[in-house]
Amino acid sequence: MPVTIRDVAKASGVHVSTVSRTFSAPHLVNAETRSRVLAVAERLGYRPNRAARSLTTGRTGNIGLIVADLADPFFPPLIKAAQAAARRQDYHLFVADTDENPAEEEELILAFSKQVDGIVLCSPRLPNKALEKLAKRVPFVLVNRRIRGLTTVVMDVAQGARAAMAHLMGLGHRRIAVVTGPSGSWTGGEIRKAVTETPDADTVVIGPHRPTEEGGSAVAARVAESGVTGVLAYNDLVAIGLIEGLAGLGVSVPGDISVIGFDDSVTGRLYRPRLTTVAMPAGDAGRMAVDLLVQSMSASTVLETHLVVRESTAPPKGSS
Amino acid sequence: MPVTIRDVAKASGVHVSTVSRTFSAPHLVNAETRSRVLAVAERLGYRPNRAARSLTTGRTGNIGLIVADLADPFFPPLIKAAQAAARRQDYHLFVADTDENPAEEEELILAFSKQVDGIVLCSPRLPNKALEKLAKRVPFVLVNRRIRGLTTVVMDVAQGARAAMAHLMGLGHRRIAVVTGPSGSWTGGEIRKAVTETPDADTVVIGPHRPTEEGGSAVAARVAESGVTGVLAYNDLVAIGLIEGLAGLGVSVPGDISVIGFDDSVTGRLYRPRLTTVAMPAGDAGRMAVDLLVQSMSASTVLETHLVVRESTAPPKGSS
DNA sequence: AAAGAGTCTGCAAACGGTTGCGTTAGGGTG
DNA sequence: CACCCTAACGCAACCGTTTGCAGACTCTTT
Repeated sequence: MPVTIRDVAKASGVHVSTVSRTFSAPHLVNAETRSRVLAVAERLGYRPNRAARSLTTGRTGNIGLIVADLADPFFPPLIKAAQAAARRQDYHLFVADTDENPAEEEELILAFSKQVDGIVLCSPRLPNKALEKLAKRVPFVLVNRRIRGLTTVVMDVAQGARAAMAHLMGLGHRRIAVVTGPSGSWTGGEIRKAVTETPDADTVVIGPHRPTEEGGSAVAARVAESGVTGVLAYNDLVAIGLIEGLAGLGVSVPGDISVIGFDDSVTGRLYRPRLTTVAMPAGDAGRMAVDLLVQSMSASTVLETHLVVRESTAPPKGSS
Repeated sequence: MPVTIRDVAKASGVHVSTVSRTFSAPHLVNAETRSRVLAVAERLGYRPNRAARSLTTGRTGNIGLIVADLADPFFPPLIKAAQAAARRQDYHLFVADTDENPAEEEELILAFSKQVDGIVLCSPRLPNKALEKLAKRVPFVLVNRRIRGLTTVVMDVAQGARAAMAHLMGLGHRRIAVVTGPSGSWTGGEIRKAVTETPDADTVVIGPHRPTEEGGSAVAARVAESGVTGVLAYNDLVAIGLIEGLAGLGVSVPGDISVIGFDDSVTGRLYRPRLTTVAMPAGDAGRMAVDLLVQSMSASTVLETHLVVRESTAPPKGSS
């Protein structure tokens, strides 16, 4: 019932190979024949069967995109930009969600490996070793993870974290906590390192936890007890959860404790108090990742981040 | 280089058809042979090539999911549930985003039609006619759109809207605006109808607009001038944008105007004032849609909605 | 002991394209 | 006019898997 290349060939009086070529190598077929074939194809509603095509070419025309959590507002802008970039080059984008689960992540990569030409792996949770092994089965580019020899695009969160620390220190804060996210996260490590290595700061590390609102509110008590006056949270969601949790304990932000998030996500942008946060170029990263993938360039690019000062930070209480 | 069914066959001393059967029809092959083949396949790292399989079977093992806007927080829970349901039945889910653009929607459906076994079409913007025609090329199930003869799963937004109206009327409001979303939206129509048909209410319709925060703030002035004391907004994002816009005009919510959203999205849940909103069973819808699709049952199911009263609604000013 | 039934496996033809190679026709060159 | 070259197209093998058919074998049954 579906119309194949053979139907088009018959209807336009040429061989199937000619029809094939009018689509995949137009310059090899006479202009007149080509337009005739195209007209017939159009009339019959012919669409090339990508499965069949990929069988011979080995290419699928698909790109996989794997994220840790679709519901994390950090990802949608990245996904949308990636999809736009993919479609611009006649690729389709398949999105999957690992639910922050490394095992699921590996399973998805394996499952994708035969149906995509490459994978954009965002914020992976698998260890480097595992990723290096998987990279042999299917080309991929990593977002926010740096591994020697693999194509990566990372955001300079360390610089963002340092800017955030400078902001807090500038306001007079000295005792500062960093609330980290999931244990496999590269960005989490970068942030933690940048914080704990800040000179003249008295820092404490809290975590790891799920990088969600619940994760943030779950550590509110520990943050309150730790005696810190400033906090860097793994992302906006954690920051918001933390602020909510602190509010429940009668601790106000930024009155008693200043809180800084990461991502500058829409959820954070609309929250009250307006979140001071480190903006991440998620859309750029998504676009660049698929561009790198289709050019199968091996490169390593790092994108700038910047601090957005809003209302969740203030000088510590009692400072003049 | 990639290991095929033939490699497995050779290495385990059986014919390719036997290998094929151990995967696609295990009961047809001797238990002993089967385990031997499986062991070899495991050792060689064999993974069936889905493209080749789909060429003969006609099935791809993929399901497409098309949404209007991935960045709308209404969708991620739906997508995640759909993906979980798909994987549970060994399907893969391909997500795409139309950017609220009907032409793009049609293009995506066509592009998907050969690489998926069916499509879950969420909140379509295309007119019924177009959808009926497209439904002949590829099976799909509609979410939040009702068309005779097509499989649909809709949320009872009309009932939710009536509950919201009852809530406002109960608080004493009589002049009430409905801020609608995009013109092709079925839910928008349902809400509008439910509002304008409420007895004893003096209603005004404002819209259509893009269903985003910007869309909501853009109509703030018109809402303020309209003299209403209560508003039903197309979704939480629009409600929030509206509240922000009103605040910019010195109009407070719920002090001066009560606002109700739809979706009960995470963004709305974290916003201040806590949004009174109509909760939508998005996850249930996603799960049911793919279940209906794989069973290719033709059915029409409607899911309940319910009103969540929080802080964005109050009695009108001056009422006792 | 022969026939029938049932299991398991091999054989080979598809599925819908792509592509290297061969053929044909026409044009340019000496 | 013989030669080579090129453009356009046909031919057929191949990509990796499924599946209807048939053969081989074992086990019952009569």
